[in-house]
Amino acid sequence: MNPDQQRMEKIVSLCKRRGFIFQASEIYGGLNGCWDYGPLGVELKRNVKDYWWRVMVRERDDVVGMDGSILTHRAVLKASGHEETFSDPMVDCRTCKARLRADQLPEKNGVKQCPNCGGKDLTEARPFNLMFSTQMGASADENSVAYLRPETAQSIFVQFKNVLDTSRKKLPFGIAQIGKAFRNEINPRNYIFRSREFEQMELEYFCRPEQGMELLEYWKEERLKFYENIGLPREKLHVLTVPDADRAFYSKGTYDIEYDFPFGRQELEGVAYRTDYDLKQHQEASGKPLDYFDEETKQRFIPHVVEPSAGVDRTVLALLCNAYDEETVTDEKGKSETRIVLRFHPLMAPIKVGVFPLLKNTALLVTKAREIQAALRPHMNVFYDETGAIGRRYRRQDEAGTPFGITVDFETLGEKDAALLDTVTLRHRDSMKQERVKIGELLNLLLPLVQ
RNA sequence: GCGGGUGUAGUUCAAUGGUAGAACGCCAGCUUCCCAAGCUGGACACGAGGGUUCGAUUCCCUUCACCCGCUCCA
Repeated sequence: MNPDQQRMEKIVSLCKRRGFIFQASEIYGGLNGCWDYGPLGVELKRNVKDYWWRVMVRERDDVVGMDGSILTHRAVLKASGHEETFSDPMVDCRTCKARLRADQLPEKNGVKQCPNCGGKDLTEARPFNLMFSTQMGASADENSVAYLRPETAQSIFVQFKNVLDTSRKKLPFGIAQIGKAFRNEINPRNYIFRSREFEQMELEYFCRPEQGMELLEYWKEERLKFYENIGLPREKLHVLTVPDADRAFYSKGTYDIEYDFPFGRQELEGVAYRTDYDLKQHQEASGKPLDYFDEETKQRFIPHVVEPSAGVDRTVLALLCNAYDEETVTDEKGKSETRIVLRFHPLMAPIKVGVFPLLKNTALLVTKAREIQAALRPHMNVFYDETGAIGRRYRRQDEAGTPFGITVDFETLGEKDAALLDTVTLRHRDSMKQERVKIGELLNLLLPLVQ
């Protein structure tokens, strides 16, 4: 096993042990390509989404949000082209029942055969759709088919007119959405990197046709800044200019933002200039006008769109991979051991601060610690822990990635030195350094660091 | 989907065709306890189903999941 694989296994193991990520339906043997987020994982994931929403929607005048239905009208995905193209032609081998990709069958003497059993009795090629379909209502017929959306983008295009009319926005402006999407991947891989149910953060930024290429560059840069701001180092981020041949036919330009995962350089986000393809398709299919009237130029046209489309789970995984660190620490007695620490950016850390009474059997220490917990709690995620030795509690928080620890000790009570009354130890995760801080200053000190 | 590999406690490992062990972690208690200290006590595991067998965690089959390579990734 190579070091990167080992590292990945350690991360997976830590995520289970500390409650970041579990296998879905685990007690029934697991469900292929599906994962559940535990108590720490959901906080981490929420921090990613909250920060995205903050910088992409709330701190901008030109973007509004929406939250679309996951169940999607079949006509939407017909018009978008997904029903036709989001599928691979498959054949079944009648001999061994294997399902095979029609375009990858080995041929012998010009006759296609099953790579599994060598059989030549194959079914006709038919599309095997990568979209999850379901039946709406009681009758299960052709007309009751609905899909779980394979991307969040389409509900934005479908609601473009409603949002435009109600938000009073003028071009250029964007509609943002965070939500689940589903793809029946033939081959889920790499932990939560490629799963069948996943979450996307997508912005559809509408503009005049002549602004498209410029905005593509703009959003690529904005999105790079986002990843740097949440703690991913620039040198591990890469921009891939997707070559013409690999680009969707309607796209005039696509950048992939990639991260160096232990299992290789992989896409976090695609920033694509989708032209007016989507709105045009939906206008034609629905018969409803989805164009825009520019008051100034008196022009009517279908807006073009630039789409930064990010994977939430992939970003969470990148944060975990980037944060994971092992270091050797040696105590005064010369005893060495490995400290495992998740070095999350404080903004992303699931728990911002741990609060500990030095001893739990001393009521004054406990009371004081509880007071500090209560004071900080409205402003940040605080974790109170009183069990075990103090060093043990610090190490637990190291594995959770908690950037700060506050310890209430006997100095806090003013027993040894009156000057230290109502001061606490503030312990820093990365350096393990400690400083003495007044309780009354904690909030002002910590809050700017964690938000 | 194909090929290969792996499934034993929360984690990392061990052993065994006949009562499944350990370490760390976890829980409770004691200890003026600042970097997983110590002592005492405690809970928790053979992925699932079937077969062979007097008896299966162990052997066989099926299945599920995960890992690696290939493939795929609108």
